[in-house]
Amino acid sequence: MTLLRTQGYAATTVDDICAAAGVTKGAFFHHFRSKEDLGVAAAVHFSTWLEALFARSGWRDHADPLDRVLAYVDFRIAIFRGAIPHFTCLLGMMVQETFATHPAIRAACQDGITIHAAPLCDEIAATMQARGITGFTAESLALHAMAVIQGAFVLAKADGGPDLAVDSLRHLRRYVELLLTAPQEHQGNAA
Amino acid sequence: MTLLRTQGYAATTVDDICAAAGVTKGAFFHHFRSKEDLGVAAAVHFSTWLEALFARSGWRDHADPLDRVLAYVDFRIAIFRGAIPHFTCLLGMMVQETFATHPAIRAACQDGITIHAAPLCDEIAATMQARGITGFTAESLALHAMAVIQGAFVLAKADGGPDLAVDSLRHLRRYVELLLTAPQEHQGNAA
DNA sequence: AGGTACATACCAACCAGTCGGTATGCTGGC
DNA sequence: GCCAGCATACCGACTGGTTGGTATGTACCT
Repeated sequence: MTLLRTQGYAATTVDDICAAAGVTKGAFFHHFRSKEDLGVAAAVHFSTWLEALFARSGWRDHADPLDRVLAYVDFRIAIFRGAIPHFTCLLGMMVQETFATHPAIRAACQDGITIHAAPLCDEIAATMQARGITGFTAESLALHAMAVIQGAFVLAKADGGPDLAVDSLRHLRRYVELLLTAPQEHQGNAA
Repeated sequence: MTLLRTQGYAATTVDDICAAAGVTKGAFFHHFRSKEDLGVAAAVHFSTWLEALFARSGWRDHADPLDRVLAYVDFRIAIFRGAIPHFTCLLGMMVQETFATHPAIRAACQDGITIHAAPLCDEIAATMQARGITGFTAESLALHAMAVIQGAFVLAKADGGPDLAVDSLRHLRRYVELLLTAPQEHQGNAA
């Protein structure tokens, strides 16, 4: 996972993976039909690892659904620490490389992102219903959060550090707060 | 450029590029010292191409600086048409693959993004000054816009189409409008 | 004459994937 | 308790094709 997040899918060779994992090529191809098969498995594995990480964080342990949404963003911000390959997203990285050439990997990455966004979407929907907020869908806001997060990773990689990315997530936090606490007049057309 | 945006840097071979360009390998290595050199040149070329595209769009042809900022976002939204490799960003894609392994390409991508954000940053600053808005920096908002745009490209690639990406940009538009037309009480701590 | 702009032929390293072989463990018959 | 029969897990040398890059030659312009 670290190897793929550092070099990307295409630049990571099967030999690299075997050396890092301390296994032989025979063992690799015994467990994976092809390199693409490993890509799919890596996406699935990353997805489940991510869910476990967020479950442990306890971002949903708040009475008010709005607090849960904000806690999600806060936890996201808190994660931006250490080396870049350690906090960036394998799904967003791999899907950029493979969307046109490896449909199976693309689909696995899409699934991972969708699954990850689902609970956030639920909390946003709960907040909207509790406060009678309309004008946009909970799903579009949850996916917008995913976009900001993925974009923040790109900025961090371009800049060589997490500072710009964190600033961007703070803007996301402010937007969510504005939207979900705003009086009704703020709503535009649906997004 | 299309080749790199479709397959990525690592998966695109020099032979691929030569075939697409209709030149021989000798000609290629006459003009570029290495493949990495081409990567840098591609980033620079994309950057200048992008500036020309936005200059032509006339997004700055508005009296009010806020209208200019919104026109920028609107033009961004309008661009999401056609095949994915045609509207996505080479800089964001390449920097993800090369940030750890090809410092020269990473730097070229960073430059391109910074240069592109500069005029938007100026217009945001002008809006903030004209309306006395404080509480965040123009630079952080401009870079947040870059993050949303890059993230939108990731979503488009994962989803196989531009719809989610456009929704996300509409959220960005709403945020910019909220921030830059809001009464002063909305400001939090600096981002 | 000499430099620029190519073309052609070529190379060593590397790539994903294969293949014959081995070590180990499980299952059922006796 | 023991062994045959078989499946799973794994090894590592090998292969055919590909890779970025080079060496050498040549057409053309000044």
